[in-house]
Amino acid sequence: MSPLKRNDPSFTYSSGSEAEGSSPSRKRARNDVDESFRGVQNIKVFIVTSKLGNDEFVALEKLAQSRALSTGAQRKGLTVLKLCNSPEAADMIVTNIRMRKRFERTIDWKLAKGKAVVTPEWLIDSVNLGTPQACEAYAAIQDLHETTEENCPEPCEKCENAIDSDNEPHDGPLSPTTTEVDWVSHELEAAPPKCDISKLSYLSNYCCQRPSPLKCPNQELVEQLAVIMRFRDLEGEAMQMLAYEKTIATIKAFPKKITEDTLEEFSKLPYVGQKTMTKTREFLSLGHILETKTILASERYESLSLFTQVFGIGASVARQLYDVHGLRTIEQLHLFYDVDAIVDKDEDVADPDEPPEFRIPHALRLMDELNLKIPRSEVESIRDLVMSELEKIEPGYVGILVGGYRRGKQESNDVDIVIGHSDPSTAKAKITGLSKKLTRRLYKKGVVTNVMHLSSFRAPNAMRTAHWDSLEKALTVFILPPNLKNPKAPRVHRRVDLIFAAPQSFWTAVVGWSGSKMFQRDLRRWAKDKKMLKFDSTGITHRWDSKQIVASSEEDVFRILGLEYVSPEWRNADL
DNA sequence: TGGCTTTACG
DNA sequence: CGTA
DNA sequence: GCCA
Repeated sequence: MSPLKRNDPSFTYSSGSEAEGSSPSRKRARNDVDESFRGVQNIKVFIVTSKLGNDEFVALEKLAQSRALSTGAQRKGLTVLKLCNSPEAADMIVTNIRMRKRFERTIDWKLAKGKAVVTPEWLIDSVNLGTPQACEAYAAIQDLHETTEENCPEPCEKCENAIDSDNEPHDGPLSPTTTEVDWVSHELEAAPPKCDISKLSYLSNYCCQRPSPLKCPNQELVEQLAVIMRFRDLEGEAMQMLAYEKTIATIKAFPKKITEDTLEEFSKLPYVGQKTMTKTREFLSLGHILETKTILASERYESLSLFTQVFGIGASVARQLYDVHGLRTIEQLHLFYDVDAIVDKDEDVADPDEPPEFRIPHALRLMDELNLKIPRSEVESIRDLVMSELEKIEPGYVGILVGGYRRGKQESNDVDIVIGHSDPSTAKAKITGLSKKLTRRLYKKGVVTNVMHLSSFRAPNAMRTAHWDSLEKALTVFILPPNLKNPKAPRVHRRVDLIFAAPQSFWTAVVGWSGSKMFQRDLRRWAKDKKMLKFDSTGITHRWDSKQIVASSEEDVFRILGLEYVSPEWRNADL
C-alpha cells in the first residue's frame, strides 16, 4: 500500500488525551466530515527553534499552517496540524537537533519521552503526502527512537499488513475515494521549503528530478508493461528491458490518468515512443496489452520467472535449465541440484564459528521463506536487534533502515541497514572490520544463519579511486529469535544486507541504498552528464582529479549534485 | 548508429 | 554469470 | 526501445 493510499478520510492518533479508540473513527463515512468537525484530528506540534535558521523556522511554521488550510478547503482531510507555543501542550516535537545532550538543554528529557520527537522532514513529508507519516523514519534523537515510535500519531494502525498485495485495487470500503487525484493536487499545492515536489517536473528526462510515488494513477498500465520488461530480461534482451524500465519510470511520475484526452501529452513524455504508444492504446481499448497476455500464458515465462526467483540463478542460467535440461518446475530443480544431499552434508561439517556457504542448493531450500514479504514491523525488529548487538560491542553506532522500507513500502523483500558511528573522530576505526565482527557474533547467537557475501575495506590499489576503502557490506540470511510475547509465531528466514559506512561515505551510502534502482541510476547519469561528477554510494568525486566532496547530510548530497531534494517517498521510479 | 550507471567480488 |  |  502506498503512503498516498493512507490518505484515508479519517485517521486517529493514539497519544493525545482526547484520542478515542481508533478503529471506530476509521470507519466513519467520509460524508460525516464536512458537516461537523467531530472526528477531526488535531496534531499539536511544537517546533524547536534552536539549530533552525529563522527562514527555516518560518517556512516550517507556514507549512504546518498551510496544511490545516488546505485540508479544510478541499474537504478531504481530517488532519489538522496545530502549532503550539509550549512543548508540554504538544503531541509532537519537531527539531533539527540530533545530539541527545544538546536536545536535553532545550527540552526536558522526561517530557520528551512522552512525545514523538521528529525531524523537520516529518512535517514536510506529512504535508506533501497529505497524511501524517510514520515517525519511525524521522526520529530526531537516537535515544528517543522507541518512544517516538510509540507516541507517533498513527494514521491507520497496523491495518496495512492485513490488507493486500501490491497488485490488487486498494480502494476498499474504508477509503471510498481514489487517491490518485489526491497526490496530483498536492503536487500543485503551494510550496514546502525542502522536499518541494512542485519544483520537480514529471517532464524531466532524469527520474531524480521527478516525483515518483509508490503507486501512480496508471499503475495497471505499469504492471502490464512490467511483464514485458521482465520477459525481455529473461530472454537476455538487456537494452529492451532497460527501455521498458525507463518508460515505466516516466509513467510512475506522470500524475494524470492516461485517457483519450491526455494521450497526446503522454506521447510527448521522455522514453515514450511508438512501441509504447501502440501498447498503451491497446491497454486503453482492451484493458490489457496483447503481448502481455501472450507472455503470461506461456509456460516459458512461468518457468523462467520461477527459476530466477532462486538466489544465484539469473536469466542466463534459467534459460539453460529450461532449454538444455528441459526443466520446468521447482521440484525438478531440487532434483537437478541434489539439494538434500548437498545441504545435509554441509550441515554435518558446519563450523560453529563461521557461517556456512550459501549456494544455489541452500537458496532453493529456503526459497519459499525468502520470497515472503516482510512487514514493516519486522523490518524494525531486525534493525533493533542489530543495533542492540552493536551497542554491546561499543556504544555510539547509528543505523538507518534504507531500501524499499525507507521509500514507504508496506512490505519489503529484504532489509537494508546502513550503519555508521556517531563519533566522527573514531568512526573510521570503529567501522573497519565491523562487518566480520558483527556477522560472526550474530551467527553464534543463531540470528544469522548464512552469509552470502562479506566484503571489507580493500588495501589502496593504484590511483583508480581514492575512497573505495569506505564501505563494507555483509549480505546475510537472518532468522529472528522466538518472540517472548508470542512464542508460537512462525519465524521466517529473511535476507538482510548490512552496509558499514565510514563517515565521509555515510550520506551517499544512505542515498545510494535507499534506491530506487532507477533513481540511483539517474543520479549517476545526472552527475556525469551535467556536473562532471562521479556519484556512487561510496561518495561524490570530481571526474578530473578524483578528489572527493563529502556530503554532511542527505540534502547535502542533492545540493552537491545541483538537484532539488527529493524525499525517499518520491523516489519510487521502479515498478 | 552508438550508448544506455556502476564495478568489485566470488 | 549473478549480486549489491 | 528510445534518444542524441
